[in-house]
Amino acid sequence: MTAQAAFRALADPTRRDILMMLAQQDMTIAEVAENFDMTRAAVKKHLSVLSDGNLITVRPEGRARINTLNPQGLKQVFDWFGYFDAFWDDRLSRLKASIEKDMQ
Amino acid sequence: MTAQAAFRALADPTRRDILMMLAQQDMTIAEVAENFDMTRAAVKKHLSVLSDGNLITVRPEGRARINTLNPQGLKQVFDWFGYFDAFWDDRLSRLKASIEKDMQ
DNA sequence: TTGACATGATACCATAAGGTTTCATATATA
DNA sequence: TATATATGAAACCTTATGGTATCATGTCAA
Repeated sequence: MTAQAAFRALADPTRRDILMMLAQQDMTIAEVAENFDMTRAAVKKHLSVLSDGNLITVRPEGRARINTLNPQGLKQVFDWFGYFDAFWDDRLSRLKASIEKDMQ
Repeated sequence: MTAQAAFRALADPTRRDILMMLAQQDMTIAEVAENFDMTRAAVKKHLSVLSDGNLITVRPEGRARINTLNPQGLKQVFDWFGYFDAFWDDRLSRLKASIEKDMQ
């Protein structure tokens, strides 16, 4: 899997806000939508994009859908930064490598 | 400064490829363009978006423009991940915090 | 069963984004 | 100076994107 879908999902400020909300607690689509000045359908689209990027997971619960933050998607993006280790010093690179390893 | 312009710039795969090239060596616009199957004008647009996101800097050298990777822009994105520290364990969070501090 | 509730999905619209072509400008260099 | 080189920029085209409105589907509750 490429990280393209994740990068694409992160490009929109509304979607980044949604991720921060989900970092606090899981939410249904309606609950997420309450926090924005746009229709539930629009929010649902954003959630689909986030799901495509593996940034959230969705589990059905009755007639509702519970959206949960998925760190794996964030890790894809975090990993990408490894290409730029040369721009940080060796010690930081080692620390970063250690984080990436443990995050798996 | 918001990180929006940086996130937006990273959303395109061509621009991420450009960043990886610039991580190896500085390049003029023409040199970057040689690596892609698109016009120099299109590449120039991408470089402008990267510059808007503080991901690269440009310095004139005669009639050429030398494009250089700018770690500061990457740091903006890296910093954003701090919001999700709770999803990693405490030790990793501390390591990550130390990286962010030293990268400034 | 019936109605309300939560979401899925499609059609549609306006604007943003990625690309090309074309021409202008600035700088080396013969 | 004349010409080639390197880039800047504007006009234009096509598709992607973010949003709305509308209707269909599935589920809870009386």
